[in-house]
Amino acid sequence: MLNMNPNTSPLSQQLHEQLLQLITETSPGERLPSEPALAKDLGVSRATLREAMRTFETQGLIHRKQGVGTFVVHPTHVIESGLEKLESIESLAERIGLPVKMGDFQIDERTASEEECKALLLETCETVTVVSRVIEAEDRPVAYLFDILPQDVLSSDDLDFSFTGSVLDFLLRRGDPELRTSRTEIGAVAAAPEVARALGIQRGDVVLRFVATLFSGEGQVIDYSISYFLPGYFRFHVIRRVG
Amino acid sequence: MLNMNPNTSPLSQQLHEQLLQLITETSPGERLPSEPALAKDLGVSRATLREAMRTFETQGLIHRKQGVGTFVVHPTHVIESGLEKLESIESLAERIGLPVKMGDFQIDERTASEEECKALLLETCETVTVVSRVIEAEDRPVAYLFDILPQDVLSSDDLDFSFTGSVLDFLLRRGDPELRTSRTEIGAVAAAPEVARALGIQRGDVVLRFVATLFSGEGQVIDYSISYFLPGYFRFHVIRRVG
DNA sequence: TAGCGATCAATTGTCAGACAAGTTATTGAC
DNA sequence: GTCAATAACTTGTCTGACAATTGATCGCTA
Repeated sequence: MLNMNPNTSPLSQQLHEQLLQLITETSPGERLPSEPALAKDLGVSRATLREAMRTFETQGLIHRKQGVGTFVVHPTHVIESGLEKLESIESLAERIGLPVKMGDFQIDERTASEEECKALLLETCETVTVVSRVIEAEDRPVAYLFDILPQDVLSSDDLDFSFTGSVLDFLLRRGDPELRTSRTEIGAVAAAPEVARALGIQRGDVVLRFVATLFSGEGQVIDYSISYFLPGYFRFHVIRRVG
Repeated sequence: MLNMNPNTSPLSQQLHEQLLQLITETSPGERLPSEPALAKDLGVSRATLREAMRTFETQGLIHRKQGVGTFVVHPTHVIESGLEKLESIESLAERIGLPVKMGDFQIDERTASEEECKALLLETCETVTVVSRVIEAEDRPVAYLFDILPQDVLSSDDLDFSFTGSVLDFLLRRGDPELRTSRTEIGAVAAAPEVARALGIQRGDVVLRFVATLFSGEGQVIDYSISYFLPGYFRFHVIRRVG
C-alpha cells in the first residue's frame, strides 16, 4: 500500500492526534484495544503504531505489559497542561478560562546589553528588537513580559495586523525560524521599581520570574525573554519523573 | 535469533543505556551512525532500535530527518539537570557542588488536616507522618521542607540509621512503593511567620514554593510535600517544548 | 464436586526483509 | 563552467512471522 499522504510533515502528526484523543477519552486504568486492532482501525502498520505508542509511553501516559495489554495510567491530561508545553500567556489564559487583554505595549530597537548579547549567543552585540507588554486580567495588571530578539529574527517592520502581542504566537504562525525548545529558569524575586510600576504593586513585593531562552531546531537562540507574574493569577506546574 | 535475555525487564533496558551513552558521547549537532549500522552494532533489529530512538526523540535528545540522518540536538545534558527529573535536595545540591547539611529536623504523627487529606486522596482522614527539616548551606538556612505521608507508607518506626533527612531518597532506597511521577506546583509567596522563622528572614520576604504530589505506579498518592526555597541559592529550570 | 495442572488463546516484544520518500553528492552533457 | 539527470544513502513505513508472557479454559483426578 502506498503512502499517499500529501503533508510535508508525516502522517504521524495525524496518527498522534488520533491516539492522544483515544487515550484522553479512555478512563485511567482501562485497557486500550490490542495493537493489531488499533493498527487496522487507524490504517497504519503495527510497527508505525508501536513507534507512536512509544512516544506516549515515554511521556508516562500509557503502560504496556507483555501478554496483557496497553493501559492508560493515571495523571493523563495533567501533563498536557503543565510547563512542559511552551505556549503564550494568551493561549494559556484562554485555556484556563481567564479573560485577559493587553495593557501597555512597546517596541524598541536598540543595541543589546552585554547580558542580552551573551544570552542570544551573539558574536557581535548587534541591534535587537525588544517587545515589552503588560497583561491585564480583571482590570488589573497580572504579568509583565519582555521579549528580546536579534533584529534579523524579528524587526518592528515584520509586525502586522496579525500581531496580538505574543511574540511566540507570531513566530509560530510565521513558521520561520522553526521553534523547538525553551529553557526556562524559574525564580522568585522582589519587584524592581520598573516592574513594580508596571504591575501596580509595591517595590519589593514578591513576583514570580521566568527567564527563558528559546532555541530553534538548529540550536540557534531565537528569543530571550523575561516574564514577571503576579502570584495568584497563574498556576504553573511541572511533571517530574523518577530517575 | 532467539531472545536469550534473562532479565525480567526486557533487553530494552540495556539497549537504552547503550544508546544514551552513545548520544551523550556525541557532540551536539553531530550525526549518529545510520539505523542499519547501529542496529547491527547493537545486535537488535531496526524496528526495535527505532522504537528506542523514538524515546529519545520524544525527550528532545535527538532529531531525525528523513533522507539525512539522526542528529544529537543541543541542550542534551541540560535536560538531565532540570526539573523534569525528580531528585532530593541533597542529591541536587551535591550535583551542583553546593555543600549542605541538615538543620532543624522533626518528625510528627498526627491526624491529617482537611487539605492534606484531600491532597493524599484519603477517604478517611487517618494519621499521617510529617517530616519537616531545614537545609543549610554556608551556615545559613536556605530551604524549609515538609513531607506529609500516610502512616502506612511511612511511619517514624521505619526510619533507621540510613535516613539522611530526605524522604524521597529513603523511599527510593527502600523501593516500596514504586515511585513514578511528581506533580509539582510552582509559586512565589510571601513567607509566613513560621517559614520566616525557619529560614531566618523577615516575615513577608519573598520565597519560592514548591507544592508536590508524588504518585506511585498505580496512581496512589505517596507523598504530599511543601518546600520553601530562599532565592539565590538554587537555580531551577525546565525545558519546554513547542506544540 | 472441589481442586489442580496442562493447554490454549490473546497480547505485546522482536525480528527479517522489502519498498517508499527524501536528501545529498556525483556524474555527464552541453 | 553550469546545470540537469543520476546514483547512493538515510529515514519512514509496510508485511508477515515467530517468541515471550499472561490469563482463562478445559479436563483430569481425588
